[in-house]
Amino acid sequence: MDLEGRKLTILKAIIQTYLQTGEPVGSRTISKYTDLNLSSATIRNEMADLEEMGFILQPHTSAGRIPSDRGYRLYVDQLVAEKTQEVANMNTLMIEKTNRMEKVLKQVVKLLASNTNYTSMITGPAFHGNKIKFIQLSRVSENQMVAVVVTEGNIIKNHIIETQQDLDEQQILKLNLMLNTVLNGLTIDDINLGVIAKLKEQAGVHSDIITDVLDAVAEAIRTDEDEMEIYTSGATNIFKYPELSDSSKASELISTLEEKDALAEFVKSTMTNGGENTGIQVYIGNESPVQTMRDCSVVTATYELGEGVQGTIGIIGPKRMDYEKVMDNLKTLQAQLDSIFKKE
Amino acid sequence: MDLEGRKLTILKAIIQTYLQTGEPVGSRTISKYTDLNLSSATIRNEMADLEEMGFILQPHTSAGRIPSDRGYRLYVDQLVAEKTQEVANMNTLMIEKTNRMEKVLKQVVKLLASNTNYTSMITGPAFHGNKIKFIQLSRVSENQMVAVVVTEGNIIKNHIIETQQDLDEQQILKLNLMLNTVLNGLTIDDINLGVIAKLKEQAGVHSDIITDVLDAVAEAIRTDEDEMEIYTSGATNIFKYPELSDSSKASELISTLEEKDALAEFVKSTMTNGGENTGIQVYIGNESPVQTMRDCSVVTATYELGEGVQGTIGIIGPKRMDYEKVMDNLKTLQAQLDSIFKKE
DNA sequence: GTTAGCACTCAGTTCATTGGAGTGCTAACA
DNA sequence: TGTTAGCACTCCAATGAACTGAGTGCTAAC
Repeated sequence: MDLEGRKLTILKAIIQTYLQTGEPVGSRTISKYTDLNLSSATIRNEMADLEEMGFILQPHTSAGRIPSDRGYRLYVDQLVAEKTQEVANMNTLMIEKTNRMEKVLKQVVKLLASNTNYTSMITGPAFHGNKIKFIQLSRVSENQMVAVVVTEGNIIKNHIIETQQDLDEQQILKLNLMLNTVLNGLTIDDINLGVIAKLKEQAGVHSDIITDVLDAVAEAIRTDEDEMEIYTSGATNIFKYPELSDSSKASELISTLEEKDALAEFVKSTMTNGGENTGIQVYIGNESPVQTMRDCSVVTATYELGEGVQGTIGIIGPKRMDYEKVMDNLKTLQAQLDSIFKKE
Repeated sequence: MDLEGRKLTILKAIIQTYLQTGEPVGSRTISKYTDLNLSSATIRNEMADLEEMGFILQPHTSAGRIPSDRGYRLYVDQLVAEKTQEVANMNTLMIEKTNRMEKVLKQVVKLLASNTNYTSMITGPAFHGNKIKFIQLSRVSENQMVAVVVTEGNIIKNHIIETQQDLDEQQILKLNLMLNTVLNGLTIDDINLGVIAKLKEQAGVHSDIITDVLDAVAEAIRTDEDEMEIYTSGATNIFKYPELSDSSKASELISTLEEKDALAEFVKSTMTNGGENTGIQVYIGNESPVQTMRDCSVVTATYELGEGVQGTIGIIGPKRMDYEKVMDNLKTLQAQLDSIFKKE
């Protein structure tokens, strides 16, 4: 479904104008705006065609045209095609370095929101088949131990275990040694019944504690939607766009952002959607898997932190968002995050 | 500034009616609603008095009266006085037990929001002069160590330390032993220069690592507003109250909830405000330390987790919130949280 | 194929009108 | 002296008519 040159130019002009104003675009505007030197009447004819083809639509008779989801889609695809692999040459964003991952994420998401004037979100890196690098049990008090699990990418999780039996230092040391030898380098998927049996056998008298420990490990390592850390920022930016800010829509959207499980679902589905070439994905209106976002567009990018460890950054805005700017922003950020995390 | 009986009755009637309707209350309504058997004219006279005293006000001439901040304050104080220490006999809320503190908090805050139809918030327990119970350094990779700090109340924090020197297992063991002996039972305030000097002396060759470790400990233990975990829920409930839901106010409020630092400030100030008898505090309109909440009321309660370890639960709603219900809710929850956490 | 012209449509704004809720004040009443 | 009825007045909110202006579709001419 390709368009001949002139129609495409007009469609682009309509979309670009609409992106800026948010108001339906009339034929006269286009007639003046483009350098096609066509009268408004001609434009009207073309517009009628474009409407028939489903790229634009009229909110009501005697109003201008606005892009349809399909129109946006064409526009975005065109955009991507044009700027193939162009190096994002934006001024680099100032990200203060800190060793707390959480802080970096919060900072980034805030920055992105204020930079784009849209709502932004970011997920912490998920342990997509991440390997255990270090594991340690320590006795904290009489019947409590803490299990610390460090995985590739230096993600630390800990978990308290209530113990029935009292272990002495010597036994704990032995247990630790064993756990590390057996579990080191394994992913959660690698821990199967065989491994468990082996561990229990080696643990001997303390085999019941192994169950607890493995539970803790699983708990710590699990990639679960409700476990996924998601930060959002600039939720209130949606009030800047009238088409989203009437109170029922705004309320719905903000709930979605606050609850986070819908976002988690979204992120999960983008992951499985496969990362194409650049890893930047655009969901326009109904293309989004989350119903409450049907009036929005969502642009996501994936950043990497190591093999298989990746997180998602996303922008949520009105369908008439400045896709070009947003994609550039994400590309830059993607690069920066990659470098920041990989350096550490 | 006490009120004679009849004026008080009328004021209460005005407030109660306004709490329900949100509309200015007229004299006729009161005349019918109360069992005082007074005509609307009489009520009008009394209302004029009440207005002069500053308990109620008129949005404009020829409108009914609405309570002023001062009116609410009187009402709330009265409420508190009446129900002295009445055992909250609400049906206990269903809190599913889980060993993850974070999950409990999220669940509680969600529950509270849906139960009250207001916005709710909760902070994780803060380490108010909390004692170190256990500390451990472990080598994770060649030049990285992880410091795990457990404090009273079983709050675990960890921190990665980049090391220059490479320590062997033996040295780490020694270091750990020393750290635990010296630091165990101390609060962050107790760690003064003397303690530090002592540690460094004992550490000998590895004295430079002590600085890093202490930084990590400080980082881990610090009670800091931007470090404070705050969960909110039901932000969109504000759309249920017209007086808060016009888009500029709503936007401001939601930003405040999203950013969380203002909330943190709030919580901090409630902490210092002293915990009175029940630990429940009410901030009406301008009484709130946070400017963006001047159109709201905030009710907070403190729950305890151990000596000095406490968190805050709060409800944010319109000034005409159902104070009685909210306070009851908080009281119940407070009791439940106390028992849940103390049992574990 | 392009353009000028014209009749038509429709959302949004302005403006005056109206209704109703509520007040303040005064005069009468117990 | 406190209470009440009555009345004139005020002001908001809703209603609806009239108007404006942007934009269209269609037709006929270029």
